[in-house]
Formats: sequence, C-alpha cells, structure tokens
Amino acid sequence: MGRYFLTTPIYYVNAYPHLGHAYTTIVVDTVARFHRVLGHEVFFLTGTDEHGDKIQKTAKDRGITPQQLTDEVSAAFKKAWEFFGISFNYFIRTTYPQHKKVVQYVLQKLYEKGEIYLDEYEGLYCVGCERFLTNKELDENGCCRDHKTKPVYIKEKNYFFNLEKYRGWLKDYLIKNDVIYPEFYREEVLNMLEEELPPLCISRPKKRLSWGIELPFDKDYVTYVWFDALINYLTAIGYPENPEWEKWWAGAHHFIAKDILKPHAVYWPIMLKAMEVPMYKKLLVHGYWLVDKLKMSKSIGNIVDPVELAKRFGKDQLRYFLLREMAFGYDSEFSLEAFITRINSDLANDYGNLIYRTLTLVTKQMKGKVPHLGKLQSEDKELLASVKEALETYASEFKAFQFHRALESLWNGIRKCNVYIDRAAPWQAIKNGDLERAGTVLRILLECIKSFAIALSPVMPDSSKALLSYIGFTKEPSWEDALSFEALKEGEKVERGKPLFPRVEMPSEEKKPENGKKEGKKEEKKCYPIEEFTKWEFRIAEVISAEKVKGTDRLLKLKIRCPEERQIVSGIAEYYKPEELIGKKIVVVTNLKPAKIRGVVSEGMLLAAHDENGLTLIVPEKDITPGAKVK
RNA sequence: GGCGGCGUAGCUCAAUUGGUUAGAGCAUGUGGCUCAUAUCCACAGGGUUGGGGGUUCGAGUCCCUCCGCCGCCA
Repeated sequence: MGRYFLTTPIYYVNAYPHLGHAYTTIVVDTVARFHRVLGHEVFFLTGTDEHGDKIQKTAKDRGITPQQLTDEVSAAFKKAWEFFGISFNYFIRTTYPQHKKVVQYVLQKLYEKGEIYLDEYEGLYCVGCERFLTNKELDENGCCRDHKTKPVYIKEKNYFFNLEKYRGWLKDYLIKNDVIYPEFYREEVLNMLEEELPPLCISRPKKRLSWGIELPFDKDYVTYVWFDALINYLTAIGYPENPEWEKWWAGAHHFIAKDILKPHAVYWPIMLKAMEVPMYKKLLVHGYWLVDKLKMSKSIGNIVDPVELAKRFGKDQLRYFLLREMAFGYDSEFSLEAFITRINSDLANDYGNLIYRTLTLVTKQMKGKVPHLGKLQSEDKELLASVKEALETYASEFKAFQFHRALESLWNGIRKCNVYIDRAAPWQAIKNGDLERAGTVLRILLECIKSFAIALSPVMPDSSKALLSYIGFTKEPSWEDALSFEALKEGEKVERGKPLFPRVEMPSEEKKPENGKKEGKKEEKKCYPIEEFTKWEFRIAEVISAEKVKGTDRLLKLKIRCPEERQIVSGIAEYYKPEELIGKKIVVVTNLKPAKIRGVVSEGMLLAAHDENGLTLIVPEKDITPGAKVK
C-alpha cells in the first residue's frame, strides 16, 4: 500500500491566484484523487507564504497591517481552491504559531551544529530590488538594470547557511536517485552543482524587515524566505514532535513550477541533510502557461483568472483542459480557442455524445434499467480489450505524470466506443426486434462509460460523480471497478440527465485577429464587398498633444486635429513616447462610435502596423492638411 | 559568455536501446449513418523531420557545425 505526501508550493500572498497557481494545485489534486481511487493513503498539503518585505511594503501602501493583508489574500487562495473542489487535507500558513515554532526549532538546531554563522557582508544594495547586486548585474552607469537607480554601499552583518559543505553529497545523491522529474530538470540541477555554491544569506536585520520569523539566537534578525517557506512541508506533517511525520515524509512529492527549481532542488535537500532529515522522494517540475507566447505577468496585463474561466466554461472543463493540453514539464500556450476546441471536440463530441446517445437508448428502449449482459460476440470482446488497454495505459501514464498522454490514451478508448456503437447499431437491432442483442451492446457501453467515469474522476470529479449516479453506480469508485466490465447491477435505474458537457460557442468579441499564415488562409475564404470598406471614414490627423493615461502601461491619450479637434485613446505607449508624437500626422478612423477606455473618452482609432519587432504608425508620405480623407 | 532544453503536417503533440511506407488529434475536403449535444463513422489531401555535413547496410533518433526560440547560471 502506497502512502503519498503531496504538496503544492505555498503561494506568496503578494498576488491573487492566477492560472499558474491553479494549474499546480489542480495537478496535485488530480494526483491525490487518483491515488485515493487506487486505494493509497494520501496527505495533500497546500497553503500560503506570508512573510517578507513585499508584504510589509504592500500592507504599508494600503494602510493596513501585514497580518490583515495576509489574512485577506490567504483567504482568497483558500476560497479559490474550495471553489475548484481541491481536496487538500491541510492548508498551511507561514504565519501560524506552530510553523514559527518549527522554523525556530530548525534554525536553533542548525545554529548549534554550526551550519549557520554570522558574517559581515558588504556590497551594493538596490533599494528597489531589496537585495545586494553583484557588479555584473549593474549597467554601464553602475545602476540597477531594473530600477535604473544607483545602488547604495552597505556593510551589514547577516547570518549565512553553508551550502557548499553538502554540494558533493547532493550531486552524488541526484545521480544515484531518480528524484527530479522530468529528467532534463535533473540535468539542469546537476549543472548548477558543477560550481561552488556561495553561502545562502538567511537573515534580514529587523531594522530593514520586521515582518518575519525572529531568529531564536538573535533577536535583532528575522529569517528570510527559504528557511521560512520550505520548512512548511515539515510543519504540516507534525515535524519534529509528532512521530507520524516520518511515515508521510517517506512519500513526499513536491510539485512546483520551474521558477523555484533551485530552492527546491538545491537549498532544500541541503537544508534537510544539515537537519539530518532524509531526502524527500520526488520533485515534479512543470512549465509555464504562456499567453501569446509570453509568460503571464502583471506588467504585460495578460494574467488569466482561472475562477472566471471556470465560472464561464465549467470547473471540470478547465481541469480537463489544463491536464490534457500541457505536456508536464514543458511550457504550454493558453488560449481561449484551444480551450473551447477541447471542450467541444473532446468533451462534447467524443465523450459527452457517447454518453448521451447511450443513455438515450437505455432510457427509451431499455425502460431506463441496466440491461442484461448476454453472450459476447467477437466485436464485443475486441472493444472490451481495447478499452481495457486504454485504461491500463491511462494508469501507467498517469503514474509517470504524463497526464496529457494518459488522457489521450483514454480518448482512444472513448473513440473505440463510438466506432463500436456505429458498427453494432443497437437501434437497428431494436428495429429488428432483437432486444437481447441491443441490451448486451448497451450494457457493454454502460460498463465502458462507468470505467471512463471512474478513471476520469480524479480529473473531473463533479461530472464523474453525476455520471456514475446516472447509471446507477453509487458506491465509492475503485480502480477494480474501472477494470471490471461487470461492475454495474442489472436492473439498476438509469437516467439520462442533461448533457454533462454542452458545446460552447467562441464569443465573437474575443476572437483574436488572425495573424501570420493563418490570415492568408482566412482571407481567401472571407471576402467582403467594397461597400463594407467604404463605410469607414479615414482621415489625416495632426497630433496636438499626448499624455499617458494614468494607471495604465499601454494607453496614451491624444488630442488631434482632423480638422476639428478630437480626443482619442490608443494602446501604443510601449512603442511611442508622448513627446515624440506631437506634430505627427497620422491616419485615424473618424466615424467610430465613441468609446470609454479606462474612463477616458476616445473618439476614433489611429492606424498602426505591428509585428513581433514592434509597432509603427501609418503616416502620409508627403505633407498634407489635417482632415484630408484617406481612400 | 557557460550550460541545458526545444525545433517533426496549417496548429498541438507521438515515434522502445538507430530498423519496414515518420504517426495521432484538431483544422480542411469527400462520402456514409440517423441512436445522439449539427453530433458519430469511413476515406482522402497535407512532411526535404530548422539548414548543411559525417558515422552506419540503415538516422527524426548518434556525432560535428550553423540558424532560430526559450530557460538557468554568471
């Protein structure tokens, strides 16, 4: 019997949950549910990381205490996970007294062992980054590249943790044990271990940062980041007091995104070694969800809100999509089109339709009862063999964290069922009066559907539960039931219910403008009469003034003359400075309905062209008076 | 600059240790079915496997080199 301790990272409460957080959490939830179906014991941990200078600063800016801030954001995470039906066993917060106690216990222990020591550090400190910079991180003017400010010289005493001491051990351990998955991340970590590891600074003087856990051996300092955050994994299972912790620790699987690979693959193992705690079992590293090829970030403004998506398209639909679309370990592109395609083609057409057509026949032709399983014909046996194979591949891919391949395999089984129902044509048998044969075919299909529902219950818990109840399967599902094709009870009531996975339409206003090669293809198909074009009025306009729209990164407010004066708002601030626009003659669409953009009225739209390298305004090649019509 | 990853059909991805004719899904086209959520089934078109060179009886796979994208480190 397996015992699994599954963790997500604890999420930093400086931001609200986004798609990346949701992905990690849903993956772990799915794995947790999968192991529970297999009959394993599971402890699933998630939570929030709540200390540090960013929190202190944000709280100060908002005029609330750090505790109020972290209470608020931590609750938002918990609420989001509850919304998604995340089956965590414990939600930890680093501000819990118990956690502070454990962190201090560990620090004290390592301090006494001599693993932690005080040292004087001098160097250039960037106030914006809130950290020391090396010379190579400075630009040619000696300024911070991110903040364009001169760092200040600081001489400061801090506590350090010696990483180098255990580097050889870790390297050896990682070579001999399959800890990190996918394997190319192990290569990356081994590469990090090629060179000497500098000591890890683990403290901040309280005069700079008070929002943290105090060092037990020095009241003037708090601990910083990793000793606080990573230790949560041990706090949650009762380390060090409750001896139960060891039984869970032996099955510890940490799931993370690739951005925190180093702390989890280098710092944490060395911390454990120094603490004389055994190494965790596995580290599972996934990639990023990209939007338009870019990482999601606040400054680009392309953050995807998972709760909103799930509310619009369904929780189970989103869970399915996230697991089906991303090859675990690699980056994946998120797009609404891809999501909707998955919903319609995989869920509505293949799976949903299989369910619905089967249940319709059973409810209408079999009096709504699970029919008798008669003598099997060769086509029946063939189907059951391939469905069984699909289920077994599903399970083995799942255990290897290849969720997308697991689901792909299961869908092979689902498609086989659609082929089977076509070939066996139970509706035909009914017309011919052979109810026995039709019953057997439908019973086989019901059994397959039950197997799919059980197999998918970790991924889509709500729909699976509903589906199983439709077909009269009400007990707690187990994997044995999934692999059995006689798990349903003959005569049990079957109801059709509503379609579980309705088709969805791509909202037209969110259709992306096609670009690149796609555009050429579409243009051949979609042509418009010239009247469509002549509806639009384009005129030359002179820019009189330009300024940034407050609180936005991309928007500029322009006053233009064309020849009357108008105000337009345009998203070109990343490419043009306000001052370089003044006096420019540009092309503007002048008969658009006025619109409010971020509260500012816009009476037109300027024309610009852009590609991956940037954006350029369309300007007249010779001088011309403002107001001139463009045809 | 060092290291790593990726590059395969229009798109997303497959192809044990090198081994028949490089495969799926989506999209496209044609035909069929009518139980079903305009769904399903069948067939078809679509590839110089980023370029070049090498090893081999045989290379998407191994080696060298160049190009492009991404990441980590400095």
